[in-house]
Amino acid sequence: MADALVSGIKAGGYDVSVARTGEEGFFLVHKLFPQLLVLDLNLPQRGGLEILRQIRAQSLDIRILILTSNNSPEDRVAGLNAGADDYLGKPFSFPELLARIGALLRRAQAPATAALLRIADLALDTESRTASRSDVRLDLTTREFDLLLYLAENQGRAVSREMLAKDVWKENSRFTPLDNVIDVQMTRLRRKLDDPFAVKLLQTIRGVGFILQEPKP
Amino acid sequence: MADALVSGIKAGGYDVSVARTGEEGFFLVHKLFPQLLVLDLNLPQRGGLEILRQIRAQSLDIRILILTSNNSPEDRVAGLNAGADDYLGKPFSFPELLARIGALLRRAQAPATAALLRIADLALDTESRTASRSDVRLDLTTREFDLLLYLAENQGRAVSREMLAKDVWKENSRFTPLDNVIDVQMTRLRRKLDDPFAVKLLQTIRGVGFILQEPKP
DNA sequence: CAACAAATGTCAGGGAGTTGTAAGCGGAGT
DNA sequence: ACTCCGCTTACAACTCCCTGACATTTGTTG
Repeated sequence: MADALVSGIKAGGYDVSVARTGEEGFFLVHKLFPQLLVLDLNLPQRGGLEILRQIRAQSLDIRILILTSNNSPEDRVAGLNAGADDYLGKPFSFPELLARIGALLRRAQAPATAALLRIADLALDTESRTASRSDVRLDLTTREFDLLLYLAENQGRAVSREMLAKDVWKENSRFTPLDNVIDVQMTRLRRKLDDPFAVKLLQTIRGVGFILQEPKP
Repeated sequence: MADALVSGIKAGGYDVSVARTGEEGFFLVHKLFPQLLVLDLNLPQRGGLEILRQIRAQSLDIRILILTSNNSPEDRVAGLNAGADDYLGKPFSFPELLARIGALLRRAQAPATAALLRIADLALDTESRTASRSDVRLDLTTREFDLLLYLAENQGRAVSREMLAKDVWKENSRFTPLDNVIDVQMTRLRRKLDDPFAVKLLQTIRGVGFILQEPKP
């Protein structure tokens, strides 16, 4: 039974270790700090529920899915209330097990609340200062990111060179005018932002400035 | 049916709002930002699965529990893979629904004092002040651990040198600037944290600072 | 208390990547 | 057709970051 489980879960693309007794499981948990634990309640030596409670008492950040033949509604409620994240009774379908494992792990690495700006398939994360289009990461420099961020904050509105000079470059007086610098940076930004993609988000408004928006035909 | 659900969940000590169509539900979600959404798939106007996908596409941090009469294993897998956190088929027992809701919400609010922080294969134990990657223990000095801990607490966020100076070094005025000290410590930390491993967790953001995160392709 | 080891801080050089400058080109509008 | 305005490329200067070596501090042991 355990072997079938292991090979099945491995086939799902995960790293798996097995413990055949409660004692061993408890030891392994502390050694490996797994992200998720699939727990059978009928374990020798130490009851599954006891293991569950101990892990929770130590406030270890481990997802726990109970997979067992104790499948009465009362058992389920007891398991979940003891701290399990999910409860699946035997007999079960393997795809469902994998889907539930996936759902639990999906949550595991959601870094709090990311501050996201979106325009069409463009996503800007101001926390990690990363930008991506269609889940393809754009490798932007500091200036390019600041520039894009400013345009995104003003999406749908035309942005003049004066605004950019003041709010992005933050220099109010210079020997040489900033206009060319801005143009050059726009070119560089376009090369990374729009050139590799079909829909162009960054448009020029002649005599006025630039605008970032989803083009509407 | 909906009324029975609402009063039952309210009895569990939660605040509840109902939407009777997909359209209305979508509107309410954006207005109220609930912690959890109990979703029926057979909704008029807009399919439940479509709502689910849209919420996920916007990466809103909302737990979703599907509660429906479409209860074949295939339906379950489809729902979970579309982004649901749990799936409960009708008929169901009310205590189980409450237990599952409880399990989902339990996770929502407990990031504060986690004794264990994890990023990819990196594990930080704040109790014993030990760090390990892939089960290999890292031998860190006090400052290196404090530094790594701070970065881990801010994982996915860019951390500036000013923040580090204030929160890790805790010196607000010095004869020499801390920047170089920080750089040197970063080098030393990298040597132990990233150099021996293939995936690099600690990245520099030029002109901004540093960030600890699992690298995305 | 001296001697040592480990950890942390200081300094300076080098290199990669980013940004600013200038000049030529091309296309839109008049 | 002429004139601007914006786009592009190439180059130069600079900023920022990394790193090795040395100095200082801290803590440990005989």
